[in-house]
Amino acid sequence: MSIQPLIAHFERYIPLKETEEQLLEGRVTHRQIKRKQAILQEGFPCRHYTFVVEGCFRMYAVDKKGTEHNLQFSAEQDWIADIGSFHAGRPSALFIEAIEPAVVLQIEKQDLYFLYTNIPKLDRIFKVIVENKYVELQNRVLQSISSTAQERYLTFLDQYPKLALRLPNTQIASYLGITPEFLSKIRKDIAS
Amino acid sequence: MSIQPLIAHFERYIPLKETEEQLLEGRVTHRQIKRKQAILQEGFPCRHYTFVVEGCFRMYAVDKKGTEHNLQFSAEQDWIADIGSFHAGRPSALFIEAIEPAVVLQIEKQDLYFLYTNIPKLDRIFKVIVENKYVELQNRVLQSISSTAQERYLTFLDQYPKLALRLPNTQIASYLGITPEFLSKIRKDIAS
DNA sequence: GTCTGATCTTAATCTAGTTTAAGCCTATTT
DNA sequence: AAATAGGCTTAAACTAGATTAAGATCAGAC
Repeated sequence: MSIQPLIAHFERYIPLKETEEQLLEGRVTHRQIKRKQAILQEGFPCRHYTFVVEGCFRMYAVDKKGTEHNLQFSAEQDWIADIGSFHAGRPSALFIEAIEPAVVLQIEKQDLYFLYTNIPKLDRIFKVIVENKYVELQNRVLQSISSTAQERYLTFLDQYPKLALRLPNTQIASYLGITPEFLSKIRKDIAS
Repeated sequence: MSIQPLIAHFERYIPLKETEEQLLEGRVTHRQIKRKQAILQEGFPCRHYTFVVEGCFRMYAVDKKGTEHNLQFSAEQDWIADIGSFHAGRPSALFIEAIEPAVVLQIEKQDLYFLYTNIPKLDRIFKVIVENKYVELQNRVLQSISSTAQERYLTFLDQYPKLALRLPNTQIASYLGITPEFLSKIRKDIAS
C-alpha cells in the first residue's frame, strides 16, 4: 500500500522532491484499524503521529465518574495525536479510537525527528498544519464561552456536515459538552 | 531599546548565530502600549505577531449583545496574534487590548516571512511554540466540556497564579465563560 | 429469527449558572 | 470635599441544561 495520500497532503503546502518522497517512504507505516480499536490509551505515551487515509477517529478523555468527553474527531486527510504526550514521552490522559474501520499512515517519534532534520521544509509544513488546527480550536473555545448548546450544535452541523451524518448523536453530544438527552431536545426544537 | 528578550526567548528552543540575530534586529519593531490601548480591532486584519516583553494583554470577541468574551491572556514572554487573520490577511473578528501598560516587540507579516526564509530554524521554533499553545488550548477545551465553573476557576488559579492576582475578576469570569456575579459566588463558596 | 446491546426520544424533576437589581468600596476626577 | 466610575458582592427570580427513568427502535451476533 502506498503513502501517496500523505505525499499529496504535504504537497498541498509545498512540493516535495523525489529524494524527499523516498525518505518519507521508509519512515511511514501503513496500518488497518478496526472499528472501536484504540490506537492510544490513557496511561501510555502517544507513540505516533497518525494521518487518517480512510475512516474516522475520536479523541476523548474519561473523567472520574467514567464519563467520556470527545475532544476531537479526525477523518480523511486529517492528523490525530496527543501532541504533548508524543513530544514529552509522558503518559497520555487521552484515548484515540476508531469510530469506523480505518486506514492510517503513522510516523514514530524518532522517524518524525529524522524527517524534520532531513526534509527541512517539513518543519514549515507542520508549522502551518498546527497553526490551522490552532485557529480551529480557538474558534471552538470562543463558542464554548459565548454560545448556547443549540448555537454550538448548529455551528457543528454547518462546519462538519459530512461528519454529522457519519457520527452517532451520542458522540456529537459528548463533543459539544452536553448530554445525549439534551441534544435530542435541541434537535426536536430545531425541527419544529 | 533592544530585542534581547526576544532573542532569549528563541534561544530557549535553539541557539541563534550572530548573523541571525542581526537579521532579526532589522525586522522587529519595539513599541510601548498604554493601558486599554488596542493593538487589534475587529474588522481589521491582524498585521503583527506581537511578543510581550512587559505588561499584559487580553484577546476578546464581542457578541451580538455587546458582551465581551476573553479568549486569551498574554503576559511576559508570550505571543499574541490572531493567527488566522494574520496569514490570510482577512479582517479579524477579535480585539487585542492592553490590560496594563505594556512593552512589546512586533513583527509584520512580510518581515516574518522574510525571517522564516532566511533563518530556517525559525520554522522549527515557531512550530514548537504553536504546538505548545495548541496543547494548552486543547486542555482548555477539555475543561470546558467536562468541568464545572468552580473546577475551571480552581484550575485557572493553579495554572496562572500570578495572572490571577493581576487581573480584575470580571476579566477572569469572561475568560471562564461565566458571569462576574457567579464567579463572586464561587469565590465565596471556596473561601468557606 | 431472536437476543443483546447500543442508540434515540420523551418527560418529570432537579441544579448550575444567568438575570436583574441593589448596595458597597476604592480610585480617580473635578 | 464631592462626584463619578469601575469593580465586587449579595440575593431573589429565572432558565439552560443535567439527571433519572422509561419506552421505542435498530443492528449485529449467535
